[in-house]
Order: sequence, then C-alpha cells, then structure tokens
Amino acid sequence: MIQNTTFAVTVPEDFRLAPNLGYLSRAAGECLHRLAGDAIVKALPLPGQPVATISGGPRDRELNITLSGAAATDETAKAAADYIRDWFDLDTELAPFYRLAAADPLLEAAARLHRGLRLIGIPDLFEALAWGILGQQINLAFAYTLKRRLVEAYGVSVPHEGERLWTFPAPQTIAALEMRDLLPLGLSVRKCEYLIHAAQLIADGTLTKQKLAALDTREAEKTLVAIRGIGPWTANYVMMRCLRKMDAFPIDDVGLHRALHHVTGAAERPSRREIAAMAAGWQGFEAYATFYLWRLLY
DNA sequence: TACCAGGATATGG
DNA sequence: CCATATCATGGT
Repeated sequence: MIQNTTFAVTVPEDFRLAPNLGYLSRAAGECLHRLAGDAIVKALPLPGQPVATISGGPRDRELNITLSGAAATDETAKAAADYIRDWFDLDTELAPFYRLAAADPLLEAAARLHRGLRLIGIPDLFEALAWGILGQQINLAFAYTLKRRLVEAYGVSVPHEGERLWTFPAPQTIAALEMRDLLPLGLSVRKCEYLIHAAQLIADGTLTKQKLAALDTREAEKTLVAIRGIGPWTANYVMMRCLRKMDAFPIDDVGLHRALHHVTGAAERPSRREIAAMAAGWQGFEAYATFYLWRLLY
C-alpha cells in the first residue's frame, strides 16, 4: 500500500494561483503535467518519480502538495518542495517588475491581466534545451506534438489514477540514440543532430546546469551558443526558463515580436532595433517582460 | 493551398 | 556586422 504525504509550500505575496493555472493549461498538447480542476498533477523528474498534486492551500500564501507514487520520505518531500519552488519561481521578488511594468505602456496590460503569474520554469537542463531545440522554427502546436512523441517513445511513465504520467527522457537515453531512432517521430535531420549532440554533452558531464548557473548571463550565453544547434534564441530561452537569468532576453522570438506588434498597434512588426529600444527600461527583468508579453498571445 | 511557425547554420559581401 | 539561401514539416 502506497502512502501519500501532504505538506505546504509557502508562496510570496505577489503569487496568485489562477494566472499560473492559466499558463499551465494553455497548451492542449502538453504531456508533462495535467490539470484536474484547480489542481496541477505532475510526475516530478526526481528519484522515484513522485507524483505531486498541487492545489491552493487552505491558507493564503500556501500551496498544498500531496505526493504519491513514491516512498514518502522526508528526503523526497524536500526534493519535491525544492522542485516546485523552482518550477514556479517562488523565490524571485516581483515587486520591482510590477513597478516598472505599471509605468510602461507596453507591459502595463500584460502585468495587470496576469498579475501573480510566475515565470514557470523548466528546472531540468536537458528538458529545457530539448524543448528549445524542438521549438525552433515550427509552430507551437507541432512542437508539442514532437515533444509528446519523444516523451512517449523514450520517457518514463508512472501509473496514477488509471493513467500514465510521464517524465522527460533522460539525456543518457537520447545520447545513445541514432538519427534513425528519432526521424520516425517527425523530427528533422537537424533537430535529431542537435538533440542527440546536446544529450551527449549533458550525459558526459561537459554541460551541467551548475556550471552554467555559475556564469553571468553573457558568459552563459556564449557557452550555450558555442554548442551546435544552440543559437541566441535557444540560449536565451534556456537561460530564462532553466537558469533563471532574469536578464535573459530572446529578442529574436517571433512570439515576442507578435506580442509587441499587438500592444503597439503598429502597422508592422517591430524591428530588432526597435525592440531593443522598447526593452531599454526592462533591465534585469527582460525575462519576465517576455514571459508576460507571451501571455497576450498564447 | 499558400503561408508561416517561440531558428540555426553556412556562405558571401 | 548584415543579407541571403537552405533546411523541413505540420497547423491554420
């Protein structure tokens, strides 16, 4: 008989569950978590793959976490709490961002409409890199399709209430594949190359989250861009969602361009130079500005 | 059915 | 540093 364990995670004052649920439910094709009413259910990529059910706590400023599917040790609970704090970026102080957003016509609406939204992360480095590579130059719906195929082919699942919950494939698994293993999933030849190579760098210890996190944003970007298949967009995307570099800024992102086009009401999408000017006041919060602007679209 | 999508690389100027 | 060609496939 598997025993569940329940605990609370404290959230900051500027956290609200609703906009985060809104973000997490945006993608019908998402395969690494699901929503059950107002609860989030996810198999955590931790030893034993504990299944976390996350809901609003009975008290304010708390999330209620129930773990199942793994030995309910204190160690597991602590690792799960750490993962969830990272996933929801609960340790970033957002008041300065809200102050600058309130005074910025480009950010004001997004910050008001989605107030309480945190920059939902991808704590696992390989998952973040892979998701970036998968998302290059294709529409998001197709990117989710590719991710689902990859996860269901090479990920690990745990049973939960009659269905399977998946975790992302391990880099060691993907590193051992050949192109012919991934091509049938619909990846392009280049995506296969990039993905397998990135998996090998992580599997052999060349590339670690810890080493990247120790670098400043510019150095981390240089390190990432030096990897085949990782350009400025992917590097900044990974720095945003995994390394938690708040000044990471995927300025070439088409979604960012569309969102800025929308909020400016301009006839055409802004140029790179125009975007750089728009973002001049966002220093230190480019990642949050981008994440909130995306919410105007997706 | 064209056009486009949360780009990257290679090449030439 | 900037412009262009190429990749490559499904969604709308």
